[in-house]
Amino acid sequence: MKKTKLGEFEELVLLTVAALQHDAYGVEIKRELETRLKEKLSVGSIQSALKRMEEKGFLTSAFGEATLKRGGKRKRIYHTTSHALKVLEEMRAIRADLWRSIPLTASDLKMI
Amino acid sequence: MKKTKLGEFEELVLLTVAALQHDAYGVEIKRELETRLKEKLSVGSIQSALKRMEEKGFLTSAFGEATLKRGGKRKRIYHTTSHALKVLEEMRAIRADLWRSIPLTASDLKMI
DNA sequence: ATTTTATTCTTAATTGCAGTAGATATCAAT
DNA sequence: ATTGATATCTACTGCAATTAAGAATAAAAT
Repeated sequence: MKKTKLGEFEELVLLTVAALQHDAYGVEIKRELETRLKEKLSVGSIQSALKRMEEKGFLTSAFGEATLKRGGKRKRIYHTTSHALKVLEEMRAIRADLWRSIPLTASDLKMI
Repeated sequence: MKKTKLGEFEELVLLTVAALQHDAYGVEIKRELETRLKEKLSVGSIQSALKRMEEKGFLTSAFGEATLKRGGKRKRIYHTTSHALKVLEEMRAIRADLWRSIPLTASDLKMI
């Protein structure tokens, strides 16, 4: 693999940040990903993935504006770097190529 | 992310096994994946991923027939289980949905 | 028959991602 | 002041990912 490597979970978090755009902060990313994966996630796992990816240059972050909402610490809003989008696209292409080269049988298709 | 328990690298190896069909043994998987990823891999990383995935029920294995080639140990041929194909398809669907929900701008597209 | 070369798998040890548990911070409502 | 809701941060543990060296098998060369 690569030096600038992305883990499986990190990739999902990164894609979610890209999808959420300006609303990409820890707790909201957690909600969105829980909906999509249909399973419970811990906030900590998201936060540590975000932190790792910021250190590796996949994300930048800045504190969000104060909201009219009830309370809580200031939101840390994340944003994908162009490098992140490149890497995501590379991985998508590699997987797409692999899928295209898999000769699926009729019985395989039934199982899926 | 507890349910699937399939790592980033494991998924790539698993897809390669599915693509190679009856030729899916360690060294050949290494060659194929090196070509696709355009980077060098160690044999050990492939072998340990294969072993882990067999223990987890994603793969089965059996020794291959003798060949006309020069020498070497007996090949251990791997085969994906139906469970593996299901999990792979689930992951593909989740990523595809995420990609669909990413609003790419013109400048994003240029960078990719 | 012994050595060399080619091919493949195995094991041991290290690094770093994934996930848990709990602490910390902020503000509204009671 | 206490409770409840919203949010981040940190320290820790398990296991996936990777490296590096070694062991096993067998054809080909000598």
